[in-house]
Amino acid sequence: MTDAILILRQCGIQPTPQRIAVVECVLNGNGHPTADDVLISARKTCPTVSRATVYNTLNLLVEKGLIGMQTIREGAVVFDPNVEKHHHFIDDDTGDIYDIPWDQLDVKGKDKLKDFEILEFQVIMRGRRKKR
Amino acid sequence: MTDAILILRQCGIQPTPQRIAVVECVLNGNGHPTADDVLISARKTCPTVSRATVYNTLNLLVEKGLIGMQTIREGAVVFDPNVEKHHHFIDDDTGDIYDIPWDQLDVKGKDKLKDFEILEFQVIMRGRRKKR
DNA sequence: GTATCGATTTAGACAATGTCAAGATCGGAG
DNA sequence: CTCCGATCTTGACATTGTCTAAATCGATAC
Repeated sequence: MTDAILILRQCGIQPTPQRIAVVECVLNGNGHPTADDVLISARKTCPTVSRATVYNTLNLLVEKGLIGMQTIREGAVVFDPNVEKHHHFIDDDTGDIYDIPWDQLDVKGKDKLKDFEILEFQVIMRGRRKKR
Repeated sequence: MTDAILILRQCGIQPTPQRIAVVECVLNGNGHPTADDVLISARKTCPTVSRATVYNTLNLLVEKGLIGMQTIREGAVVFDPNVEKHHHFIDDDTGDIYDIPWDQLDVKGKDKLKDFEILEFQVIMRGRRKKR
């Protein structure tokens, strides 16, 4: 269980019940929720929270570097509690998104791209998760 | 100038003025248009074309493998006349999307991902295009 | 206790993206 | 010409995301 209040304070954000609910949903939830996923699950602990507050809070958290934001799914941005560099695998059947540790893959040849200043990059893979 | 009629026939799609306009906009246009970009530019040659037809046609073309579809920009899917495997670079300042040839980059380590069956992958880079 | 002030939240309006259904339209076969 | 199937258009609808005005909350001052 993460201490949402502490985390918010460390980022210079006033903790409120609504913001605490949002932080807990993203950080303790599993996976890569959309804003709407967060809204629904935040309402379980804070039933009156509004859509605008969820969006505002998520954007605030992204701005402060507390969570990531990925545009890898059709229709809606997803938020990512993992702020370390990592790659992504998307299961085409289920839509589930999995993190792939950064050091599992090595991308060679970026230095050949003379015309581009690469500030960040990631590998995005699609396919099926094997059932073990 | 691509022969849109021929291309459509080869895919088993009835050529119509609307579909021809859509195909020409995507294939002859530069870059990675959104559906709305295509709608606007298709209306220059076929002023009555409707939004639904543009969406239907684009989805049809994707289904037939004539164009690609990428979810790399926030807010809207982009379509891609380049159906060869390739990577993408996104200019954070302008939002422009550039194709990076497949053989410029080499991704090592995919075979280590035992739990995933990778059907396709690409490297997505963000940053700034250098002015020469 | 109460008034006040700033920050936060809410509700609803709004724009954009994308899908869908119903009716209109088009083109070819008989 | 008529009919029929395919295609197109229009408008409704759901969803995502942003914005604004009004309500609410909390802390401080009196």
